[in-house]
Amino acid sequence: MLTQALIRDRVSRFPTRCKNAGLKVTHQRTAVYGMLAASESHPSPEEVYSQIRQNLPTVSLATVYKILDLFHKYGFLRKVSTEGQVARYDANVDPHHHAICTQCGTIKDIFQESDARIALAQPEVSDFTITHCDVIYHGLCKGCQSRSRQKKG
Amino acid sequence: MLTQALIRDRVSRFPTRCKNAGLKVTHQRTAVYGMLAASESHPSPEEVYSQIRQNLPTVSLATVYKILDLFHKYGFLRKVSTEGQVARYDANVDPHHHAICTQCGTIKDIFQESDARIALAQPEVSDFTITHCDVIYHGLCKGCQSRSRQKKG
DNA sequence: GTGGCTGCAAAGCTTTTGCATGTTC
DNA sequence: GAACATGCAAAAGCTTTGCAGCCAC
Repeated sequence: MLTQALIRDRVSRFPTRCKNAGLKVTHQRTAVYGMLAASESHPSPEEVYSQIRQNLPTVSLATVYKILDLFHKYGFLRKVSTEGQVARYDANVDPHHHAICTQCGTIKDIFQESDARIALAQPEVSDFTITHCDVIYHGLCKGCQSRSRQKKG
Repeated sequence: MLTQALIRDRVSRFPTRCKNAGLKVTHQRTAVYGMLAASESHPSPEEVYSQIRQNLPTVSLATVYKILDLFHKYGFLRKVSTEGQVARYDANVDPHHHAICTQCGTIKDIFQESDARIALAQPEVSDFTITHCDVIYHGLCKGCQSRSRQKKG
């Protein structure tokens, strides 16, 4: 669960992490990271952009793209694997899985110890050196379930 | 492993599957399915297009997109979840996982019984009705490993 | 002060759409 | 022959790029 304390913790570490990586701490970067650190909805670049624009009206979408890409490269963010939808980012880089709604695209974090242990173990894959693993469950979220029930009934 | 017998089997079932689904059996559809059924490389739409164009020079890329989307909807094909690269398709819809090379994008099928059993089981996810699950391993393929070793050494 | 970062505008790719024409059943 | 599929061209995303000016350090 995402608590206020956890958000504060992530955000407070951000400047140091940037410095350690040799990255400058700009308003735009702080805003992007802060927005994602406080979010559980796995926002798209467009969503990050329109959110941070409220406090930083001159920011550009291209910059948001550049920042997201950079943070992903440096491991500050995780990119959720989807079947071809727009990019979605997650500031929670601790091992966990995702459930994606086939209908509305909602992404929910899944923390399941039994699954995690196996899926995050590095399997014996011939000819491949595994660095990390994504587990993505596809299905219908509660909202879309009740919506489709209404249509039928 | 993809044997000639398995390819023949898939291709021979194709017309019946179309009819059962109420889909017309056209040259374009047969070519797209045949190409994917005989492939282990998880081709992109563009790759399917340029391949089948050799025997069907008038086919259009838009048609390939429409066919791939249709086949995916009807469950003839699986779409591989990627972190935002181009779409990749797989005619093997039996349960299995994928390993994707971070550097060159090569996708390899993974058949691991212990993993499969767990990842394909439907977990207890509150507020979600799970229909299927993707497990994607990320890492370096053999080729890219030796290439990066050469650079260093 | 300098190197790195941002904003802008433009381009690049992938994918989708609308419609007239052609094909399957 | 009717319904459905295709091909074309155009548009619609999403994402990247190049470069002049700006800002963090």
